Amino acid sequence: MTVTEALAEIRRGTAEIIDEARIEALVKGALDEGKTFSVKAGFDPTAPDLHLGHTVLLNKLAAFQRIGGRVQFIIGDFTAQIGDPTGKSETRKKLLPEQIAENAKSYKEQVFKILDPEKTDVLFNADWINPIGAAGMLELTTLMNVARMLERDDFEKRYKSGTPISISEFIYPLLQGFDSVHLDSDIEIGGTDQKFNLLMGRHLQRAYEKGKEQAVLMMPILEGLDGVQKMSKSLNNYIGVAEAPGEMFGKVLSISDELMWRYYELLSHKSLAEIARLKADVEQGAAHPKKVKEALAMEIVERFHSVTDAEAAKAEFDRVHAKSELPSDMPEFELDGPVWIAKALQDCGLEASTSQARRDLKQGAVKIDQEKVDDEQLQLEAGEYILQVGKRKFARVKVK
RNA sequence: GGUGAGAUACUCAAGUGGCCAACGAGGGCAGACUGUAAAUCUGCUGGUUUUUACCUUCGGAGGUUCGAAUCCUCCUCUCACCA
Repeated sequence: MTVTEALAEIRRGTAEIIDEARIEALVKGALDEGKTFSVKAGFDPTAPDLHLGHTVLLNKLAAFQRIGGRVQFIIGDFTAQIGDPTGKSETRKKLLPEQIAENAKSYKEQVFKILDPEKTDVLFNADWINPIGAAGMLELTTLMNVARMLERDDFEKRYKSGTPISISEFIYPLLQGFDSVHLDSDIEIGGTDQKFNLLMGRHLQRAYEKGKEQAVLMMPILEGLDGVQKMSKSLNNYIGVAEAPGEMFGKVLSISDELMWRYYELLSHKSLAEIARLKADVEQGAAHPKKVKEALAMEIVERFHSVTDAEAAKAEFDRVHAKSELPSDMPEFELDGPVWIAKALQDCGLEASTSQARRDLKQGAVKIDQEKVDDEQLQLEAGEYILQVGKRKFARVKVK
C-alpha cells in the first residue's frame, strides 16, 4: 500500500480531520520505516450492544491498524460516572466492577470482529484517573476556563436557554483529554459530536508539555434505518452486530435507496472507486438498485457471521418475499384450544395486545396458512396452523 | 430567596365541569402500489372477547360534585423574570 492509497482510505467518509499533516507524517513513518503510532478511541463501559453506527468508528480504527497503527481502546469506566454531557444527561449509576468486567468482555467479543486483537490495547481509564486524586483533578481544572468550556456547542445552547449544566459535566471533557495525555496518543478518533472533547486532548497535551498534539479525526454519525435520525437502540432504528443473519439482511434491504449510498461509504469495505461505479450504473439503469442493496446486505452479514450465513439469508429472503413462500424457520408455539385468534396472535408474540390484534384483523393484515382472515371472533380448533401478521411476522402454532 | 407560568397518550400540542380514550401534527403499525426502497393514497394508533360494552389513563395524593383532564387543597418537578 502506498502512502497516497493509505491516506485516501483514512480520509474516506470522515467528517473532519484536524492536523492532517501529522497523520500524513505518521502514516509515512509507518509504511516507510515500520514505525508505529497510537490511535485512541473511547467507549462507555455500559451495555456494549454494538450496532452498525458504532462500527463506523471501528472500521476506521481497523483501517489504521492495517497501516501499522496501534489502537488504544479505552473503556471509560471512570468517566461513565459523570455521564457524557452530550445530549440530555442524567447522572449515571455507578457500575460495579464485576459489571464493568463483564461488559468489557462482551465488548471484546463484538469488537474483535472488526479490530485486530494483536494491535489493540484495551484500557480502563479509572486505572490512571483514580491515582491522580483530588490534587491532580484540581490541577486539571486550572488548565481550562469556563468561558472556553461554554464554547462547546451543547453547553452554549443549554447555558443560553437556562438548562442546567452540572459542574461535573465540565470535568468530562477534561478527563477525556487527560486520557490522551496519559496515553500519549498520536491520533484520537470519535464522532462529530465529540469534537470539543477531542480537541481537549490537544489542548491538554500542550498544557502538559507532551511535545505533541494529537491529530483528530471525526466520523459522521450514521443515520438509522429511517434515514433521518442517528442510529440508536432507543430509537429502534438500528442493526445490531449480534443480530441474526436473516434479521440483518432484511434490515439492510429495508433502507431507502438514498441511504444505501451512505451505508456503502461508511460501512462497506469496497473501494471508493468501486462504489462510485455502482452508483453510476444505477443512475444509468445498468444496475437495479435492489441488486446493489443486496450486495451490501450480503457484505454486512458476511462480516459479522459468514459467507454461508449470508447466502442462506439471501436465499431465505428471496423465498419469503420474492416468491412469498413461508420462511423455513419460524418460532413454534403450543396452545390449548380452542383459542380465540386474537389471543393466539398475542401469545405467539405476533401482536402486543388482543386489541392490536383485533385492529390488524379488521384491516386484513392477518393470514392463517396463507389465507387472509378478517373474522375477529374466529376460534382456532385443535390442529396446526401458520399464523402471519403483516409481511414479516410468522409463527407456527399447534393447538391442542 | 422573591414573583409568575407550566406538567395531557411515543413526541409536539389542543382541550378549562358531562358530547373525552381525549382535536390536530409528527412518528409508528397495517392495507393498496412496489424492489419488505422512495413517493403517493387509505385505515388504525390505552387495555379487555360484557367490544354500539366495560376497565385504566391527562405530574402525585386527597377533596367538591350525580358527574373532573377540566373546580379546590397539599405535595413533587420544570421553566421564565427578578435578586
